[in-house]
Amino acid sequence: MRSVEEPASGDTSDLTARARVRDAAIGLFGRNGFGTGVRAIAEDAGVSAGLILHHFGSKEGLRQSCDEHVLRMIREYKKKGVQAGSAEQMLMAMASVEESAPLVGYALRSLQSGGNLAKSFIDHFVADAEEWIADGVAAGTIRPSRDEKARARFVTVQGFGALMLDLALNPPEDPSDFAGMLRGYIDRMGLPTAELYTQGLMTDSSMLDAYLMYADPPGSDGPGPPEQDAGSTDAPGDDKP
Amino acid sequence: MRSVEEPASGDTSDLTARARVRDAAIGLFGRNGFGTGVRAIAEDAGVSAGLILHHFGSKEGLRQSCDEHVLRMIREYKKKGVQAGSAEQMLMAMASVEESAPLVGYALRSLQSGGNLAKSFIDHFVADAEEWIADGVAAGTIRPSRDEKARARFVTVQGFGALMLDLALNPPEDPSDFAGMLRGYIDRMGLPTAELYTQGLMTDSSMLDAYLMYADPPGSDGPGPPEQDAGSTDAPGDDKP
DNA sequence: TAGAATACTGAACATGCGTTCAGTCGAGGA
DNA sequence: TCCTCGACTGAACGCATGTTCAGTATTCTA
Repeated sequence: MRSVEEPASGDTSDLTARARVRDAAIGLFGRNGFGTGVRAIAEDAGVSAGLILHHFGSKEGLRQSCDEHVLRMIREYKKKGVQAGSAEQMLMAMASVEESAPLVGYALRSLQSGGNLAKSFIDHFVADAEEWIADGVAAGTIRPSRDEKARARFVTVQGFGALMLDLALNPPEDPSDFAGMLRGYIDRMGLPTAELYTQGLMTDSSMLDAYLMYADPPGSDGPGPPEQDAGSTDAPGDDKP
Repeated sequence: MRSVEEPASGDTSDLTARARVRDAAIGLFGRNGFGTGVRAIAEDAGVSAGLILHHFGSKEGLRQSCDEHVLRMIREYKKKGVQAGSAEQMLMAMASVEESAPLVGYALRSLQSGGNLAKSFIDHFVADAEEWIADGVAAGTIRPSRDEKARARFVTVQGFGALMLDLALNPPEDPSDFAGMLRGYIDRMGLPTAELYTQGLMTDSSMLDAYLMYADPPGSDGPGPPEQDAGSTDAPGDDKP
């Protein structure tokens, strides 16, 4: 139960104070982190601090509204057509538009903190990855995997994780230039990514063989269907003999 | 300046209140994040809050001392022999020893926040990666790259970034069981990692070709030495000669 | 043994936080 | 016209934080 009405579909009628607060919060959270105080957000939105609590109940409620809004906008953005190849490229496209750039910043911060949005965000891109990987496998451009779901999650987490860490290690001078930092990241990592994805790293399969030998009992053999997933179930139980 | 004496080499004589405070801080920072208050640290160390400020000047000073200590211990740990293959495996080894486990937790938190330790930490492992990659290339087990330095940084950032993000997405029930979470991560990601590193993702080199065509002027050809970085110039020049 | 320096405490201070609340303003309905 | 209700403000509350400080205990030095 929030407090009062909910816009429910962020289409029109969005210059209300409530929406201004939400947008200001997304911008400031993205630029300065979630430690940003409600007073700073209120000032940025041109309202009083009390109004924020009046509308959103608490700072946590505001955070939740921001999460929902960002996720909804990103979904809409993707539905609108652009399937710009990799996830980074899609973020890059969003970050290049002044209007949607703050959403990217907020999403990245959210990934770093690992809230609910982070989970949904990643799940969303994992689903995308499963799709384009399956397409690629069907078309013969991507090699099949022993566990497609795990691989889709892996490349997604790997990609966004590298982006996050690179960001944390090389904080940009201008914390609002998300397009610039994405561009810098792609410049730094583009070549190794392309190399690794096309050639791999090793020259023979001894590493993979060793892993398969170690993970599976030596009775069951090679590349079968993806049996179970190794991904979503957090499974603290180890599976060694 | 700090305040008084500095142990300077954490060998012996390390049960002083100062060391107790430092160890308590490392443990609590690692388990609960850097937002942990000085009073909680003081209580955990069995001293008063004032003493922390007396010894370390400020909370930031304490943080810095922790950074230095953790980095020193990790260096010592690695110097002591074990080159346990991948960085994750080495962390896993450290996290399995009760004594050094808190250091791993602190280091991971530090990576997430991106302080000075994070930079040194990554640089350290990047240097390692350059070494074992060069060895592998020389031995013929690893394919050469067009930019070995970039690749070494890439695989390091990619690996730790994925670990961090996976951690943020699947926070463990017991926030002090770093060995358990590392094991969970390896279980989830081991197979896709092995697959990607041995086979790559794509079946042909069109992706890499496209990247090379895009990044380089069409005059210069093929695999040469790691010339310059590709593309932009904003690059807050960090590690180029 | 006398004195000085240091380790250490406990209370207080200043600040910023999220949140509460009494109350004002303005629009809409009876 | 009155009345109600939601938007909205500004001051205050309670709390936790990092930090300061006067004072006490302890240890070292001469």
